[in-house]
Amino acid sequence: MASTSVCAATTGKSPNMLKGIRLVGNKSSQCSFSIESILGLDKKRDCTLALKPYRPWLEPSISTEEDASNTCLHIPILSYENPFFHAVNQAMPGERIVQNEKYCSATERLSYKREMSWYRGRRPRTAFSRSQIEMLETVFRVNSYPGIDIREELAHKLDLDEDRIQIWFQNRRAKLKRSHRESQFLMAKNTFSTNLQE
Amino acid sequence: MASTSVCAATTGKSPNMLKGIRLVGNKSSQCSFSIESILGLDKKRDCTLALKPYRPWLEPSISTEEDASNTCLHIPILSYENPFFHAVNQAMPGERIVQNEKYCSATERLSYKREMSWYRGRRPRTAFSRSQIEMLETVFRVNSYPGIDIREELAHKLDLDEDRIQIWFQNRRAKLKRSHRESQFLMAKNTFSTNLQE
DNA sequence: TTGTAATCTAATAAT
DNA sequence: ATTATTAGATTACT
Repeated sequence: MASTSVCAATTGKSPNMLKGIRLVGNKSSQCSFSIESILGLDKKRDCTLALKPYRPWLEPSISTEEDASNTCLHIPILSYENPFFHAVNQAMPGERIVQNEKYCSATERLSYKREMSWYRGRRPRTAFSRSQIEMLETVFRVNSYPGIDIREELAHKLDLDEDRIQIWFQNRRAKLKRSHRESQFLMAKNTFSTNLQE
Repeated sequence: MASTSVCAATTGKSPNMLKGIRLVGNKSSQCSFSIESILGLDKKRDCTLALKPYRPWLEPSISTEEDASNTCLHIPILSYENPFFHAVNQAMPGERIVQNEKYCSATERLSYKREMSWYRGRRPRTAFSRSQIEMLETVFRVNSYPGIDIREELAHKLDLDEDRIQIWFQNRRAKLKRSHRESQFLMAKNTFSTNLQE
């Protein structure tokens, strides 16, 4: 791979992304969004720099119609051939800032979301194996806050990235807390109905 | 490295950790906390399983004296030789749950914290180079929410882990928001004093 | 649909 | 200063 192109077609990370490309067209050879183009080293594309980066918190909290027409989500203004199609849209945190519900229906937005999700740039979901989960759970029972050394050890033993271990423990703690809250709630409800019967 | 020991002495990840070991004693050869011992495969240490895992949210919010004497932070009950010294204490999120302030002074706790930080298991702080920061900043200017592919690309180009990139962008966004809030505040203050002068 | 991996923010700890 | 971790909410994939 000589080029430093960053797009799905050349990195070929997940089948999802390839599917996405087929969906948009069969232009995988034209895909050319690269770090160089971000850095502006790719001089012939400088014109695209007019697009402003996605900074939700710099926007006014209640957007006017003019603002709405200016937001990144007001598509389709960017084509796939445009390198900034990837840069700007890639990691938009969903519809939280969608003020243009008046312009497109919920189903339209949903199908749009479906089509677009392939380039949103989320890491493909890791599917842990049975044995990996077992080991993680066993360690979790003893220590729900493994430090860097245990995380690295697990990562090595389970052939996973340390970051996946970290995230797994974060989600696992959240799950435990959730279930704890739920059981607390059930206990409270139980006590309540028992008190009523007396 | 034949053993799967997880402690700083054998993994030798950072000079900090080695310092910590020297601080506690010169027992680096005895260090033997391993995934096996967590999993209970190390039968001869099973007795240590009496120690309960650290689950702050399962504890009552206001602890009694009995509870306090039972918490992990009520040291020194664990010696370095005890494998669970590492497991249980490793990633305690600091003093947030310290209810035993009545038992040890602030300075005592501080020096304790100093001594103990080496095994808390935090990843050693990454020192980004000038050029790495430059590239990250340049990309950030265009896209503050890089997706997985750009993050991987950057990781490869800058010889960093992808999750360091992720964390860097999270912290960078927080910084931008902070500075934005500050400038908003200054502007408001300015407007206020100008209005007073009129 | 559900469960859970991945992402984000905000606050905070630690260096 | 700024990197690393956490909780908690949310998104989105299998």
